[in-house]
Parts: sequence; C-alpha cells; structure tokens
Amino acid sequence: MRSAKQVFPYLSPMDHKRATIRDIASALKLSPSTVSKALRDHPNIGIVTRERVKKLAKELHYVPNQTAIRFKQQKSYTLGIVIPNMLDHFYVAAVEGFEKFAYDHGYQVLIGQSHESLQREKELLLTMQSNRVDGLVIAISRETTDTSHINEVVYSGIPVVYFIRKPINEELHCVCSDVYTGAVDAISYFVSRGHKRIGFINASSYWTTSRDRFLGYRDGLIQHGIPFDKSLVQESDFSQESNYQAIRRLMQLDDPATAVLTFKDQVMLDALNCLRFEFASIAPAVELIGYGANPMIQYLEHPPLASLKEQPYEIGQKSGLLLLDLVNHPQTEYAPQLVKFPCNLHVFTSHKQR
Amino acid sequence: MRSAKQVFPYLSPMDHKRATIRDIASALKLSPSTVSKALRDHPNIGIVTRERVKKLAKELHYVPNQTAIRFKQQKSYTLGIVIPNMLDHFYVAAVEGFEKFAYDHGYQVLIGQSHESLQREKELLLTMQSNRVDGLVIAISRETTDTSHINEVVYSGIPVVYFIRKPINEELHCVCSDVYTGAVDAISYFVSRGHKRIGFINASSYWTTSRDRFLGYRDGLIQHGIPFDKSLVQESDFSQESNYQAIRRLMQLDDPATAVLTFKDQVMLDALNCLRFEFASIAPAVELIGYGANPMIQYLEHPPLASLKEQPYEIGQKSGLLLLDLVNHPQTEYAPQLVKFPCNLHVFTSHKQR
DNA sequence: TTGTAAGCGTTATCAC
DNA sequence: GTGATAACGCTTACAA
Repeated sequence: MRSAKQVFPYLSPMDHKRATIRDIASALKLSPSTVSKALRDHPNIGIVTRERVKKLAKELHYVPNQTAIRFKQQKSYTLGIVIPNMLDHFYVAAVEGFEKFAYDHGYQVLIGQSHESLQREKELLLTMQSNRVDGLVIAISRETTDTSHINEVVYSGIPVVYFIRKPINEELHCVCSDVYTGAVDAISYFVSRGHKRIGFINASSYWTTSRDRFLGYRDGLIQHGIPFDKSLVQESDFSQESNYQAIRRLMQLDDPATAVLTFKDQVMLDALNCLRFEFASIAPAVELIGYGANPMIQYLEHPPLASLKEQPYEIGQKSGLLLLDLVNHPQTEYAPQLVKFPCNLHVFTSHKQR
Repeated sequence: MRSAKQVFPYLSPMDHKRATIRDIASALKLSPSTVSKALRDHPNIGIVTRERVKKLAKELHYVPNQTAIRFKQQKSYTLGIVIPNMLDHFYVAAVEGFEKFAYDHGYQVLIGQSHESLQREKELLLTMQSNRVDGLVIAISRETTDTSHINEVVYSGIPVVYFIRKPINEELHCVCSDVYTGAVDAISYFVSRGHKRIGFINASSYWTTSRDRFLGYRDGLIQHGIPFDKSLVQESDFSQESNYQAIRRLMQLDDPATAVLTFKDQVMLDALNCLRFEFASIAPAVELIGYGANPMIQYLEHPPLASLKEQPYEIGQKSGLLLLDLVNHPQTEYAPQLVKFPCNLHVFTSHKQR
C-alpha cells in the first residue's frame, strides 16, 4: 500500500502520465478500439482479450477521461441546477432530491447559486451553456422579472424546467409546492381558533409562488366571510430588518393582527423574535404559521402555532424526472406541465396539547 | 425579444445546431484559427477582423464549447470539493468560501457529498478523477480510517488539500479550525463560572479534529487543577438519539456534569432539548458550550451559554488558495502546511447580562 | 473477433 | 495579419 509519505512530493502529470486507452492498446499489441470495447464489455470482444485488457487497465490505474468522452459524444452527462442560495435548507433538500435522481441515471450535477442576483443568474446560465449541460432546472432569483436569458438557453437546445419559483406567464414544465391550498388551510386553521384579524407577510415578486400564496390567503378569508383588508398584507425581502418591519406594521395597526401567515419559516422566526423583544405583552396571544417546517423549530421552547410542510426533496426528484424526459426526447412537442406537491399543515406539539 | 411561446416546442440541436468557430469562420471566409484568436483578443489579429468576428459570434449566439476546450487544453478548470453533507450550515459556508475563490480565479467547482460513507467517498473520488479535476479539497467521512483512495488521487497527479477534518498521520496541506485552543478557552470559561464537573461530548473518529478537541478539553482541565475523569467524556455519532444518550449519561452520573462542551452546536441543541424534557429540575443550572455559533441560536429564549465561532468561509477560501497554488506549481516540492483558523468563544447575550 | 480511420471543437505552432 | 495543420482521448462505422 502506497503511503502519503512515499508520494511526496506528489507526482505531477509529467512524472506520471495518466494511462490512456492507447497505452493499454500498445502494451497489449491491440488496437485502441478493441481496448475501448473490451473495457465496456462490448459483446464481440473475446473473453480472454477482455480480461487481459481489464487486468492491465487496473494495474495502470486507468481512469476513463470523461472530458474526452463528453467531447466525443457531444453530451456532457451533466445537469445544471440554479438556486438562489444554499444556506436555505429548503433549497439544499431540493438539490439533494435532484442530485439523487441525476446520479441514479448517470448524470452529474452542476450547482449554481444566484444569490438573488439577476446578473449572477445570467452569468450562471452562460456557464451552464458553455459547459453544454444536457438540461437545467432553475428557481429564478428575486430580481428575475424578464426571462429572455432563460429563453435563450431553451432556444439553444437545452431543455429547462422551472422549480419552486416560476415566473408568471412563462410556459415550461414547472414543479412546485401547492402553496395556494396551503394558505387556504392555514387561514382555516386560524379561523377555527377564533382569529379574525389575520395578517400576511409575503415576498414582493414576479413569482407565481408569491401570487399563489396571496390568492390562497385572500380566498381563505373570503371562504370564512372575513373581509380582505389590504393593511394586513405586508411585504418583506427576507432580511431580518425587513422581517421585523413587516411584523411591526401588523402589530401597530389600530386593530392589530392576532394571527400572521408568513412567506416562509425564516420570516416567521424573525417575527417571533420581534414580538418577543418589542411586543412582550401581547406576544403570547399572537399565533404564527410559516412555510417550510424548518427542523430548527423543534428547539424552540415556545414554538409558533404551525408550519406548512413542503416536500423539497420530492420536488427536486420530480424536476429531475421531467428534465431527463426532455433530455431524452429532444424533438417531442410537449404541453408544459405544472406539478404541485402538497403543503401539509404541521401543528407543533405544544399547541396540540392545549 | 423572443418569447417562450415562440420557442415551443423547444428547438432540438437538430433544428438549431449550435454555432462553432468553424461556422463563424466559413461565414466570414476566414480560417478557424483566425476566428479563435479574434474571439480571444489575440494581439496579431486586426481590429477590423476582430470586430467582424465578434459581431457575427453574437448574432449566432456563439458560446464557446468548454467541453472541447477542456479536452484540448488537458485541463478541466474545475476544482472538486468533497464534504460529508450540505445540510450542515458549517459545510455550506465552507463551500461558499471555496467557490468564491475558485470562481474568482476562473475555476468551476464540482461538489460531492459523501454522506459520511466511505463507499460513496471512494466513488466520488473516482468521478473527480474521471472528470480530471485540476485539484481537490476534502473533508473526510466518518468512516474514512484508511486513506489509500485519497493517496491514489494524489498519485494520479491531482493535488489534494484536506480541510476541516484531517486523518491523523497523513501529510498533506490541511486547513482547519484551531479547535484545541477553542476547547481550552471553553473550559477556562466554565471554570471561571465555578464549574468543576465539566463533561464533553465528542465524535468518535480517526480525525484530528476530534483528537484536538479532546486534548484541549483535557489540557484545559489540567491547567485549572481539575482531575480528568473518563466518565465525563461521551461519544456521539450526531444522530438525535445518540446525542440524547450522551447527555443522559452525563446527567446520570453519581456526580453529574454541571457544564458540557459538545463537538458541535447540533449536539448541543439536542442536549438542550433532552435536558428540558427529561431533566427539567436541573436543566437551568447546566451550562453548555458548542462549536459553530449556529445562527439559529438567536431564536432560542434560553440560549446555551456560548458557542465557539469558527470561520468556515475563510477556511474554504484558504483551502482554495493552497490548492490553486499546488495546481499552478505542479512540480514544486512542498512542506505540508497545517493552517488553523481561530475559534472564538461567543457568549450569548442573555448570559452576558447576568 | 479484431483493426482502421474519421471526427467531435478548439488551440498552438509554424508557415505564409 | 492570416491560414494550414496537427493534436488532445475516445467512440464508432466499416473493413478485414
């Protein structure tokens, strides 16, 4: 067994050229094509030759050169995934689902983070094209109101699937959460607990995921005969300051909110802290519901009322499935699908026990 | 502006072949080499030609084919990073630092997650080699007690840098946290608050990062004249059940711990919950310190005493720097460096105010 | 069952 | 200032 000591200083490619199919071929007095076939168990290579080839390949530490294969095959066996941020568990879970699916089908994954910047998103898409990814899924950035850069990718022959966030009026496959129904359920639950002043902290954007949350909020109220009040709807950009501002406004109304639905758990957590620090007297009476069912909530002594549990892993997987289907059937016309995964209201234990 | 509608069904490569340097060359009645040089602002191409080329390139939506460039240059312009897990903020932050450095130097990043499996780690390294990454940083999995697969990579000419976790007795560059000093500081702080029964929940492993925490814990005690007591040291595999078990054992001793240092914040959070649910009477008196300064702690009403704030982003950056140096100077002999970033004790506000 | 040769897109070298 | 040619490692018709 070679130890680290022995390999110092590590051998540069000059000292130790990586073995190629040619090297194996000439050593064995075979042709490169025979070696190539033997290594891949091609049926019309004799068993003896095949074994000889494999044995030597192992001895020479032959590792197939993917960069050459990709180039030759005009296929990168790589799928791209563009997300806003890896610090958000939700996106990480989605990436995991996507990655698992991709790996299981022989594809690699190139991850890009837009950090909510349109500029960065455009650069990422160029990189993806330049790397000739075979397909791409994307959760658009907050700044993405124009999608010409995405259409450019589609036009260049790379299939694209939206996931989690989709621009309004764009028609490509999309996999996301059924946030509408989730919002309706949340409102119903609030109403069942006697709330009438129900606030909503949304994200300002071009995404359907914001619009649908809003529609669910509004329809939920209407279904229970509660008039819609514009002043109960606030927007946040997810920064702590912005989250604090939004909850403050809802608390400082003449008739303040007694319950608040938030765009996601991170917003809810900040709201919870703001209530605790700045509105201590009324804080315990204010009930909150977010989206995401962040596992960290289990560590809170006074958890929020509930959270809408989404299925990011499954969303990632399903996006991968739709994408690979497009990759493998490039010329087929298709009707863009909109796949929605349910958001289930997850009520935290301490509230259930009341 | 092309709209999504117009591109439906999306054009397959057959309908719309991607432009190559050859296409541009023949359209302009130039040679491919001239076009290639023009696109890269090579000095001995006339300004007129250059502009003509660039104009047409834009019109044809020419995007350089990285797969061809990589192949031609025998360089992938890709760096690999292998981590156990992306669900851990700490590693995500490290990846971010590494990625930023890599991108700024014209490299892409291929991320691999071992999920603490040696088998998976080996597969990842093969993939990395197969993709001819120009270099690799790795935080080894929990199961990695033998490093021959890593030496194999080094031997094949790909420089490797360890980060965060390093096997004992392996000599390559390594960038990690100064967990030893962190542990000593934590113990000193515990002692200054009157603790004498100080427990420690460590990770069982072959990593220096476990050994160093332990040595810091032990030396910290010794420095304050507190005898080392083996029963105060427990091990955990980071699962919730394992974390609960570990803290339970420390609480059920004849002379229980009154303070506990944990391998990382996740362990501390579970310990906190376990204390709250199962040892409510003594819980408030037990003080905890973890590693990581997880931002979620700010949402706890009764936060732990403190956390050792590490610098994962900087660790990622520095690993990138050392790695690129190796990539760019392949034949230089080098003495393996061990770079340590400080762990600073971060005391949570509610305790400061006591 | 094995061998030959062409070609994927780009760039480096050298010639003009 | 521009062009011709070879080469990177591999796969795949097609030929033997």
